[in-house]
Amino acid sequence: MPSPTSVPPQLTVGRLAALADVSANAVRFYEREGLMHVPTKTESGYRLYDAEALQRLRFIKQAQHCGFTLSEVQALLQLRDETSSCCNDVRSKVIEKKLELEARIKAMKAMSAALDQLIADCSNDARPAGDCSILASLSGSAKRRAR
Amino acid sequence: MPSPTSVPPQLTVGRLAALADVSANAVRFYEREGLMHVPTKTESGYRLYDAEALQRLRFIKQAQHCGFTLSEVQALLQLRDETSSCCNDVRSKVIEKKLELEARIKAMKAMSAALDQLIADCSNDARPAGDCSILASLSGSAKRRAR
DNA sequence: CTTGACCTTCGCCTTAGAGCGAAGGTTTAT
DNA sequence: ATAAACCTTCGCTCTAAGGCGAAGGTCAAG
Repeated sequence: MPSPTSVPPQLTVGRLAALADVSANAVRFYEREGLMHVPTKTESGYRLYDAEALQRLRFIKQAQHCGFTLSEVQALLQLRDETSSCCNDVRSKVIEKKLELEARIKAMKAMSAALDQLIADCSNDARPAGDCSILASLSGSAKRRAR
Repeated sequence: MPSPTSVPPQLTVGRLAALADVSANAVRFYEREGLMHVPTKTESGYRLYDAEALQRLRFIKQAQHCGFTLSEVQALLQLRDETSSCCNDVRSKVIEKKLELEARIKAMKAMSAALDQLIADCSNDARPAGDCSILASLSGSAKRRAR
């Protein structure tokens, strides 16, 4: 057996997790959910990971940050694992997710605009809340005061 | 007792709900959660609502559409109920919510931009997924190809 | 007077998303 | 030798906003 001076790239779950800044629990969870492969294990059952696994784990985190849910990430990983899939498959998933994000942004902008309207309607004063135009506007058949 | 020709503004929960386009279940739920007042009831226990309640119910819906959660709506309603609160109290809650929305929009835009980058990096081709630059970029230490 | 539409309360289920924590038992490291 | 890290499984949590269904009472119309 060769014994290189560099540490063997054999990571236990805790170390792996630390390197990717997630919890060991999370790693096991990803395994249960089919996102991480079942790693080789020692005789005593300890998980042993290699650099590939670290890459994969980082992939998961990055994709999450891009707005993918875990099950979507799983789909992406599957594409990566299957030799039958091509870059276009990935690309279309990314585009789809982007469209989804855009839609949500749009909806939130609409809300934001509605709030703007409320704020604008309401002079910054100390009227009792019972006479607040914001509350009035929110009460359905908006008797829109001022314009 | 006066008996006007117009129907009494006494609504059962189902009717009230229908007028605001929510379910009767939801109305009872709002009551449990303290958003709707406990209404007067008939001897047999039926809830009876007046026009005020309808306003309140519509208020809840509107506020939800503006991005307020039910517990935030509750806070708004409390302001409305308390004589001690003034329009400014309401205004600041609305502004706070708007800031929160803005922050979320910003975060989502960042995600969206990240996705744009991925899409741009990936030429629309049929390379095997194993060689996809999107997947590569997502794998942490992004070896960014092309630029 | 019966039938069907409503109403009551109670309490568990759902959907989605992401893990966390505890119990009870090894292994490895110091 | 002892503590830290690890293993397993199982179930629990949390948010949000109700939905659903059971078991039973009530009301209005034909």
